[in-house]
Amino acid sequence: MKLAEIAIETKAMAADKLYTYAVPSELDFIMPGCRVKVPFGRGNREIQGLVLSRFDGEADRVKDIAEAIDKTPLISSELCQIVRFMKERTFCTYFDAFKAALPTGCRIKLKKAYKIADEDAAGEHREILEAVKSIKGALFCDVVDNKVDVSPLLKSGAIVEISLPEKDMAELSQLFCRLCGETAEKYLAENDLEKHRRVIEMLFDEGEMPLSELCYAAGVSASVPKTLEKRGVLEIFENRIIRNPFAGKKAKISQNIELNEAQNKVFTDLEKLMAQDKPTAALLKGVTGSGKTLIYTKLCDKALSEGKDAILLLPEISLTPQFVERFYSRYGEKLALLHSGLSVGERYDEWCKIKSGAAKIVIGTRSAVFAPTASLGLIIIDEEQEFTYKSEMQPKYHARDIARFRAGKNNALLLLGSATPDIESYYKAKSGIYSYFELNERYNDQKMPEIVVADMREELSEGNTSIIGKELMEEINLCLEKKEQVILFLNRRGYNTHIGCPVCGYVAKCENCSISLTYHLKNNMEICHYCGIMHEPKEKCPDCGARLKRIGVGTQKAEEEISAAFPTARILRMDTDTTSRKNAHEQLIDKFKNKEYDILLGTQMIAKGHDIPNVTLAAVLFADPMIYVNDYRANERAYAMFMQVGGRAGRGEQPGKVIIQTFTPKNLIFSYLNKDSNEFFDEELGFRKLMVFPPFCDIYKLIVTAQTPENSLNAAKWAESELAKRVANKNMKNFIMFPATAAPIEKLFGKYRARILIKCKDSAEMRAEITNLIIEFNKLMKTAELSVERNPISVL
DNA sequence: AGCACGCCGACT
DNA sequence: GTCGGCGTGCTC
Repeated sequence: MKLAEIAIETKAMAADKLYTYAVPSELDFIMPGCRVKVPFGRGNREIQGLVLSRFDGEADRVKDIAEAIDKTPLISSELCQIVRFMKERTFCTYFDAFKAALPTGCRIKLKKAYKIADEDAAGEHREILEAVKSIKGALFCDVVDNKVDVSPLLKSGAIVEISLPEKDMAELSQLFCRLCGETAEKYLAENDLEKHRRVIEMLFDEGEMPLSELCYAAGVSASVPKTLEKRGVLEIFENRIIRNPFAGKKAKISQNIELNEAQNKVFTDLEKLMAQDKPTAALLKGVTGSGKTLIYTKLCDKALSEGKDAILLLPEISLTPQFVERFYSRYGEKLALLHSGLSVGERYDEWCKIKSGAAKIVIGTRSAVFAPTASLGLIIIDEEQEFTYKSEMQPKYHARDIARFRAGKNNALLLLGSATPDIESYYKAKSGIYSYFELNERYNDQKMPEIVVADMREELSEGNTSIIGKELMEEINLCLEKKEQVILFLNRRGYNTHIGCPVCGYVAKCENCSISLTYHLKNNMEICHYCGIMHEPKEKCPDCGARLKRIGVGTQKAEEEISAAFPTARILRMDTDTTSRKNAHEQLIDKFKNKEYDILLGTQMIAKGHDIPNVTLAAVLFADPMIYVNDYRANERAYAMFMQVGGRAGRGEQPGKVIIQTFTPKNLIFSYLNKDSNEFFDEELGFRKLMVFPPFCDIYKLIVTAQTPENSLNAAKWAESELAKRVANKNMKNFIMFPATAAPIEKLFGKYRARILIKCKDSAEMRAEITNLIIEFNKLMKTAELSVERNPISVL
C-alpha cells in the first residue's frame, strides 16, 4: 500500500501532527514537498496538506489523498526536513514553518470559491448564473458574494463551493498617498478639522509620500487619511517597490583577487576544510577592514568551480547596491538576490532562478537561508552576531541554526564571519566545536582607532549639562577644521525620552504598554516606540496638575544641541524617523560619503557596515543606557556596539579616534576597549559559566499574555507547576525554573504579560515536554495565551 | 481550529 | 417525546 506522511494546515497545536494518508494510484506522482488536498476530521472537510515523506506499508483506517495541488514539489525533501526541524524548535505548526521557507508572494492559501457544476439546474435563476459567469478570473466567494446573491444557485446545485489556491498578497507593496486634483483647498475651506488640515498641508508640501510616513509626520493615525480618501480629497495607492536588482549593470569579466599573506593562509585553510567529507563549521574573526569579503568571494569561486551552490547571508544593512554590484560583476546571471528591497514578484523570480539551478550563488538576508539550492557546498554568515538573523516573527527561527542544520545535511562548509563574534560562537570555536581563524590586520596597515572613555560626571560637576563633553567638543572642532567627518551615535530617537511630573513623580506611559512615552518635536506628539500609538502632548500632570517636564535627550534634540554648538557644521540625522522611506538609508549614507555633511548623528543603524574613509572621529554620546539593561547579554551587546562604532573611524588614510561618553567610567567593560577582544570574551565567559548562562545552558522564555494581570499571572503559575510536575516525572537534570512573575515589560499592545524563565540543557525530551505543555495549556486556559521561545535574543 | 457526539433542560 | 443548548474530545 502506498502511503504518505502529511502535515496539515491547522492553527491548533493539538491537531498539528503528521497524518498518514493513502496515495491513490492516479496521484502516484506526488512527492515530498508537494501540497495536496486531504479529507480531514469526521466531516471530511477538505484541507491543505504538505507531503513530507512517502513509504510503502500496511495501514487500516487511512483515508485517500483527495487531490494534488502541486504537480512537482514546491520545496525539496531537504527543506521538508527543515520544516520538521523548525517545528520542533520554535514550537510553531508545520505549516508556519513551511510558509517561512517560501518566498513571500508564494505563500499560497486555499480560498473558498464557486464552481459551476450544472448550468441546467439554474432553471428560473438563469440570470444570476449569467451574472456569475460574467465575472472574470477565479470565482472566489468573497468577490462573487459582493456582486450577486448566489444562494438560489447553491440551493439548486447549479454551482458548488470548492477551495482554490490563491497567492497570499500580504505585504505586497507599500501604501502611498497623494491629493486628488484640486479638491483639497475647497475641502479645507468647507471643513475645519485640525488633523485633516495637517494631512493635506503635508501633502501640499511633499506631493506624494508613503502613508506610514505621512501619518508620523502629521501625527495622525491611518484612519484620518482613510476618511479623506472616502471623501475624495486624496487617494491611497499601492506603490510596488519595483527595483530590478541588476538594472543597468553589466557583468564584467571577473577580476583576479589578490590576497595578502594572512588572508591567503586563512583562505587555503578554509578551502581544505571545505574539501573534507564532513567539514566542521568555522568562525572567522576579522577586524573591520581585514578583507573578510575577499575571502568570502574566493570561497564562492571555489564552490562554483566544483559545481556547488553557495549562500551568503548578510544583515539587511550591509546589502547595499554597491555590495550587490560587486558580486554581480563577478558572477553575473549566476547570482541571485533575496532580500526585502525587492518587489514580491522579483523575490519570487530570484527564488525560481535558484530552484531551477540557473543561479548558483545566493546573497540575501535572514530568510535566504531557505534558498532552494540543489547542491549546497557553502554557507557564509557575515556579521554573525547580528540579531537580525533571528526572526522576530513566529516562527522565531535563527538563521544560524538553520544554516548549521543545512550545512550538516549537505556536508557543506558553514563559515561564520565577524569582527565581534557572538560570544557563544566564540566559545564553540575555543572549545574546538568550530574551526577558528583570525585576521588581525587591516589590509593597508591602518591602525585600529584609539578608544577614549570620557567621564561625564566631571562635566556635570563643572556645570556642563550639554550632551557634548569638553573632550568631544575639542575633537569635533579639530575634525571640522581638518575637513574630516564625524559620526555621533545616540541610541534613542525622538526629542525627549521621558515625560514626567517634577512634583508628584508621575511618568507619562503608553496606555497599551508599560513603556515611557517619547516626545517628538517634528509632529509635536508623544509616541510609544513599542506599539507606535501617538498622543497629543499633555501640558499638565493628570495626577496633581503641575506642569509636566520633558527630559532625556533623543536624536532630534541632540541634533539641535549639536547644530547650536557647531553652527557652521552640516549635520545629518539618521534614525527610523528619517529613513522609513525605501532606499532613504542608502541615499543619506551616500550623501554623507560624498561629504555633503560634516557630522552624522544617528541611532543603531549608523553603527555598522559603512566604510566611509573620511571619518576620523566616532563617538557614543551616552553609553550608560546600553550597559545597564537588565539582561544577561547587555555587556556583550554594549561591547559589540562600542567596537562597531570604533570600526567606523579611521578607515581611510587618517588614523581614527573614538570617544565614549559615560557617567560610570569605572564600569569594568571600559577597561577592555583597547585590548584584544578575546580578553573581554574570556572574562565574560567566566561570568556566564559562574552564573550559568548560555553557552553553558539553554534558556526557555515562556510568556503568558492575558487581558488582566491576574489572568496572566495565574495562568503562568499553572504552567509553572504543570511543567515542574512533568520534569519531576522525567527526572531531568540541569533544570532550573524561575517562578512565574509579571514580565519586566508587564504590558504590551494592551495585554498583560507574565514570564517564566528556564535554564536547562536543551534536548528532544525537553522540547517534547514543552510542546505537550502548550497543548495542555491551550486546552485548559481559555483567557490566556502561552508563547515559548528557545534561546531568545532578550529575556525581557 | 472545526466538527460530531452526547447529555441536559424547555418546548410542542 | 423532540429540539437545541454547549461541554468534550478527536482529527490519519
